[in-house]
Amino acid sequence: MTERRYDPAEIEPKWQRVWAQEHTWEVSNEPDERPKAYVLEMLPYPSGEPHIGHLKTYSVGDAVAHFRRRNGYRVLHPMGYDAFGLPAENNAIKTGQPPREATEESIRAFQREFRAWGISIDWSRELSTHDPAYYRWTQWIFLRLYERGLAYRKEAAVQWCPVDQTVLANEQVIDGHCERCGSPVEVRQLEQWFFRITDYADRLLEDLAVISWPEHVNTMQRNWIGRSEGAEVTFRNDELGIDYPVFTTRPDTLFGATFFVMAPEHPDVFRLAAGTEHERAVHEYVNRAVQESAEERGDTDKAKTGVPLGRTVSNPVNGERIPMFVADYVLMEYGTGAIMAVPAHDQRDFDFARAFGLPIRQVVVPATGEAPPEDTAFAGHTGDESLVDSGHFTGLSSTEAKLAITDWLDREGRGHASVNYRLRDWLISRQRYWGCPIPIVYCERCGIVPVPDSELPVELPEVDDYAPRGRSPLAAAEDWVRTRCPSCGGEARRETDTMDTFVDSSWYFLRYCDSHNDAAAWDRAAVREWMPVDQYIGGVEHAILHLMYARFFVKALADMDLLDVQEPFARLFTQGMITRQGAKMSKSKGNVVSPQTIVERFGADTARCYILFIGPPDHDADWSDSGVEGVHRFLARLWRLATEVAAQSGAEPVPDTPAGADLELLRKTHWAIDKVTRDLGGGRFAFNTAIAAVMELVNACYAARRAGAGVGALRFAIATAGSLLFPFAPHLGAEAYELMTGGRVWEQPWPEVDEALLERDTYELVCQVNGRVRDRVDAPAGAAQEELAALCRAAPNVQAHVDGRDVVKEVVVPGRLVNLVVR
RNA sequence: GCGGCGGUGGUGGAAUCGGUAUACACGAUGGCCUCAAAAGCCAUUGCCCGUGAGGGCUUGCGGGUUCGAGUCCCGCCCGCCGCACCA
Repeated sequence: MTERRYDPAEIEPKWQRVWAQEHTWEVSNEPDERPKAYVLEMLPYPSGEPHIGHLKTYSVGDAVAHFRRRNGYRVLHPMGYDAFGLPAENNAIKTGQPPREATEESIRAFQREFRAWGISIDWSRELSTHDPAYYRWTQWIFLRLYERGLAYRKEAAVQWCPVDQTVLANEQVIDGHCERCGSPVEVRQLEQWFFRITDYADRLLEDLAVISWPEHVNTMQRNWIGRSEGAEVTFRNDELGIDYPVFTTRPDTLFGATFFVMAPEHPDVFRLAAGTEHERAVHEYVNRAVQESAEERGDTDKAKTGVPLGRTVSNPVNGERIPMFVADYVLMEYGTGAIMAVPAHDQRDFDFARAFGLPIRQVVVPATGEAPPEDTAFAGHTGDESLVDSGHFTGLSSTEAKLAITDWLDREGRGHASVNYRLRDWLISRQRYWGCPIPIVYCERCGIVPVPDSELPVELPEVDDYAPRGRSPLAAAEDWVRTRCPSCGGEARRETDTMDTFVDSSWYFLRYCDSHNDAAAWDRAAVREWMPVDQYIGGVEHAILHLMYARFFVKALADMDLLDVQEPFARLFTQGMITRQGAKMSKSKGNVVSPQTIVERFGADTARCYILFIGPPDHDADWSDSGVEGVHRFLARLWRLATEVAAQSGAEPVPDTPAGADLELLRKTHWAIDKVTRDLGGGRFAFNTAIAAVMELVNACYAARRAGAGVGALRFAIATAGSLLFPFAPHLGAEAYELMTGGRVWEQPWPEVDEALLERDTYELVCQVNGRVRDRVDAPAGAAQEELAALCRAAPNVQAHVDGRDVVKEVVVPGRLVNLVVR
């Protein structure tokens, strides 16, 4: 007799065929009595084959989706591809393979793998962002934003890679260098398209309170928005009669301003210096500063540099004339591009004042009245300090003075309360081929003209040459570029830049609700039915950009009365990275584990379970080959148990009044139901402990069998193990359940706990003396406190430790312990 | 510098409400099965003392609250992540 072995290559395709043939995971938009649940993992970027991170994301999401379904929810769990983007284009430049071809090849690999992994996807809603049927609506949304003034074109300083001949997104610039080729980036002035996300800064900040996201992601979003409250204060240059507003968060230190600094890019710098003795020096300084790389410029350790402008401005609170400088530590992009410098209360101003021998005047002192040492005066601002040498504001607390001085400025017309943000408008233009074309034409007569909705999509033309030449490769497709003006019918030229791929992924979750609609981006009722996403799952690397942009889109679309939600993702889960030998997996390090190899060798169930068992899914975890084998052994143990018990005589029922090994096993089974249910319920992601509980149950089955448990109890325990394991190992879960019951586990409701079986007649009472465990005794379940205390006092080792001393206190925690306090 | 998260056996980790610290797994050691190997099964496994019963110690460090602290409070140390010349 040849013994059969656990063979996932046989079991897994069998169940995958059933699910595919029966379209098991498809869900209709028609509401029924069940509540809805929209479970979504971030869509993959199809480049090459799926990697281990994908396996983790979709294993987590699938567990959530399955658990929800079996708890009575109607679950939307779709899939798509974020298909446009730079890697496919780079590959095209290198190999000549058109981006569409490479991308679609990769999409096929993802489709194949998702099926091989057994992920429960509603394939009927599949989409890809490079499909004209999809990006037609990306363009449509662009036009809606344009109509509302939320998409606009302006000249701006952008990051330019001189080697790759293209503009780079901020996120592609690492420490002032091009992420791709490593060369230092330059700043160029170019006309670009922007989305006015800054209009939404406050709402994006405030609404973080209404969504349930991990605190660190909220923090990152808050930092990124960077809201600062303060005041705008106007300083006047009397010689030229020009007012210069500055932003400050410390209006209370206004009397301490001893000089004034402008950014090198400030448009008035040359005009101010003109005709002064410093004119030449200013030109030299500004030219040098603007050529500096972002890296050099941004170095906080760098000594402060700058030159005088030879002019002064007067301080609105006291009329004092203070000298003006130009210095590169002031940034044009933030505030007004000019600052009042208060060296006593700002580290940077302090450093500059020291370097240039400028006066340092302390105007705020700690409430104790004692002045701290000069070089720490600016540290530790709490609002409790009080003002000195500040005219009639002297004596006010710092917090009071902020308000009082701002009020005074307002009344005098010299300033007002103001808020500044770090957040910048979203630059969406890319001088690249493989992206969504911007639906705009330029007409000499009419200027910027939007392509009418009826002419969408503006399809991406085929080109031969994808190499960047300092302009979008699309510019070479002359036939495509030349068009007629939709407004006057005259000659016009198309916009040749494409959109940032983050635009594509900022609304895909809406399209899933109604992905084949060719009359509209979505049907409002369908979106109302499913949105918001109840559980969103993905990597932390998208904590800022993608998640901020998607929130912005939803808010903007809601403002246009196209949506009924304010936030796209009600709950967010960010999974940790899988590393190997402590390092991020990468081809160059040669430490890559391919999910394909693991699935081939051990099966998808092992791969998925291992990834969920390795540790809390939000933490990084290091891959271990022996850990995988351990999980595989566990699954094989369950399979072997199920087949062996299935071979035993037929329909023995679960005993009505179980005893002995049967009772022990049923108790363990209900303990496992309870444990797994609590580990997955209430939005918990404790897959590792849930799987551990099923392991304990399987171990208990083996022990019960040795102890003579009956087939009825064993069948129930094994079927339950399969049922509880199903969200993590769907194939084996279904197989074990079918072997035991003949039924389909996914059609069964989630198992229910029999509370009566969680309770025991007796339990182990812990006996402590002075808080230390000295003995354990059996105690009856319902015993009164007095009885428990007596049991504890009677325990032999307790008596040894009490040793005739006085028991001054007895702490009784029924169901757990008794603690005797002796002296 | 600002903000966030974390530190538990040889390893990954567990402890959900202040109540038996180290579940589950990996690794290791011993044994069974076998001609042998693989696979499987059984047992032991935080550290120290002890033949044993048992005792002592242990959740980064130092204090505190409590009958009782991995968990709460105060002060440190270390690590990771985000932001950062943002006025």
